[in-house]
Amino acid sequence: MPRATIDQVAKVAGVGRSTVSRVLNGSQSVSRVAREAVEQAIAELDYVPSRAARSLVMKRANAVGLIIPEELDRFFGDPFFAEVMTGVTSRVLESEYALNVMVASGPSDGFAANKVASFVLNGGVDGVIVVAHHFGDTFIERIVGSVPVVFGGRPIPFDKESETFYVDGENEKGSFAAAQHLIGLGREKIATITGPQNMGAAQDRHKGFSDALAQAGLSPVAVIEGDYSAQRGAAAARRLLEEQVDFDGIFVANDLMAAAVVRTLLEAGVRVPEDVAVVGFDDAAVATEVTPALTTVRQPIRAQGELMADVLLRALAGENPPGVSMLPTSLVVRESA
Amino acid sequence: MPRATIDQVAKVAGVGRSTVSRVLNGSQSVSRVAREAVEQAIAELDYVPSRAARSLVMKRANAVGLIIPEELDRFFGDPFFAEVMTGVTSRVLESEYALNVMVASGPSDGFAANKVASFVLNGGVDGVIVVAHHFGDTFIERIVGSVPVVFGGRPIPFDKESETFYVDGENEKGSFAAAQHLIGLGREKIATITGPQNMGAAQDRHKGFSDALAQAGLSPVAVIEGDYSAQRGAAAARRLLEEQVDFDGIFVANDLMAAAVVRTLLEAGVRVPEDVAVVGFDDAAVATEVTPALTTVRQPIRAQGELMADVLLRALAGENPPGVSMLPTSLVVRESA
DNA sequence: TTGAAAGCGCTAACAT
DNA sequence: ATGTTAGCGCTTTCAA
Repeated sequence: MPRATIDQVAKVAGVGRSTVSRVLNGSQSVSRVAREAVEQAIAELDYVPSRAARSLVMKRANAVGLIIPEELDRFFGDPFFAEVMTGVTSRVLESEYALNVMVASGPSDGFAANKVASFVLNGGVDGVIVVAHHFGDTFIERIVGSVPVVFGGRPIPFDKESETFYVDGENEKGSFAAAQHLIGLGREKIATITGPQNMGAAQDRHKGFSDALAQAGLSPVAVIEGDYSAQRGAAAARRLLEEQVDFDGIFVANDLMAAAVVRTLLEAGVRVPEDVAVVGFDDAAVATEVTPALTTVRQPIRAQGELMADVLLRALAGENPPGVSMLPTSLVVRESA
Repeated sequence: MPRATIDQVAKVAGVGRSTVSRVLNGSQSVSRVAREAVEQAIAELDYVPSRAARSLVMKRANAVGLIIPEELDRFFGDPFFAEVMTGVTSRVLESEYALNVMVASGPSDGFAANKVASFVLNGGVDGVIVVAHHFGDTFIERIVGSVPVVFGGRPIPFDKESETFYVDGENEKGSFAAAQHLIGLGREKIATITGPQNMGAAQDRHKGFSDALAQAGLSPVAVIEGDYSAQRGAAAARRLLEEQVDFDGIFVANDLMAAAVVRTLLEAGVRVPEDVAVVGFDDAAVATEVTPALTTVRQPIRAQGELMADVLLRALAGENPPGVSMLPTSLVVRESA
């Protein structure tokens, strides 16, 4: 806690309170002597201006929020989010803003969600980044309009006019390419494990996949909805096996699940890629850690995090960043397909 | 941003300003009628009290900080930290406090470190958790004494009397047991890859290992300092191989490195555990993902994060939590040793 | 260039 | 039980 106040500094420096304030804020209208006296007094007193007081009068918090509308395990257990956080953090770190992490697990009208919403509404942050938006996360609507919001991945559309942005990978293109690759391999009995269909990006990935199949006159032999977790990935693969679905190719909406699918398949004696070709999405670290290494759709995840932060920071600076930013994806062919 | 002020609420409710404040703060000394009038007015005006104003007068931020004195990649790339964050976040989430994540990468007098220090000093947070403290992180000293500080892992000792705490796993005991296991297996040519020796916990792990060997009349055939990253783990293993060190057992200070060691060994045609028995530390997810599965020292990492948060929250509540909390470790025997 | 004065929106005595 | 008053530490007109 700051001991000294601005008035004490003023007294020690032998100047008025506003002169100290001017020095603090780098005003040009301060004489050299005054400035130096103030700087000396500041050093002498170990003075640090009060954040709260400044926020009160400036009407800004100098902080941005990172909203995580997800269960904790899911979030921190997923390398995708780790990458996003790395990107976001690295950018915010360099800025003058502080970063508030706000977890909104549980129901949209639950304790956590309410805490997040009122934190934003009470001026705790000047803008927010939402990293995983599910349709039905209605608490988000309460904050949209009060501060700029940047989404990671396509969000639900909002009624109220508001400063919202989103940055996303080219999910549709990427999964289209993934499916085409499978088809190009001669696979015709293709299954898929999707991401949570209450998320925009997951829908897009599924659409790209479906379109590619349709274009080839194919339709999926099985569609199972996953939740991006390894656990559900393995479960889905087991189900396919148990139900004796006849498939020779599978597109899995993220690598975490895809790796789990590969392991499950191998354990069941199914050869990858000979019997079943597997394509993932993300090009996460796990893609090369699993054997056979995953063929997958690469996405610049960390860059996506950086871009989200950039967009928000620019919006806060009064610039007009693009409402939508798309980052390219590319197919990486390895061993699994 | 809050539109309405407390005075407007007071006017609409037909009461004085302090009555509104009382309702806000749950005072008992408010009549039913007054309370209801105020609540109605609040709802009507969508009133949310200003965080900044409250902080200013209360002299507290209602926020705690999570300080990460580490490079970003290292931090978010390490599942250990992901677990710690999960634990910390889950507890803070349930509290009335907000969570500020503060990354202090780079030099101790660099931009990031200074930003963190002044954020704490200017009243941005009421207390902090430091998740990876290296000797030489001098910026920490600037904040110790101004707010309660909880360290994850044994910190450097501080001169100034201050409210500092730490919670740690029983590193020494754990690695002692690990080494004993290797010895019990009949291995006598034992090497080790340590953690960064500028961190207390890493020192402790090394000490436990050394003590066990000494007690058995053994001394390590090689000691290589690592940094807990998979990359350095693999590099260390390669070095052992290149230098043709003759070893039949190795204790690696964390699982991320241990898994990399196993992979490197296998690639070089060294059988695990037949030729070399490998023991790791942490019991991270990777311990069971690698083949052969790692024998390792289990540590309740997430619980450690929760405990750190609990200690800080209790300190902030004016309770007197223990200065040192140790969490138990246990040896988990799997396939690698 | 500089200081004096007026708040920012809230809590906390102090009165009543 | 409730209103009045005085600040919390700062930025910002406004004069000088």
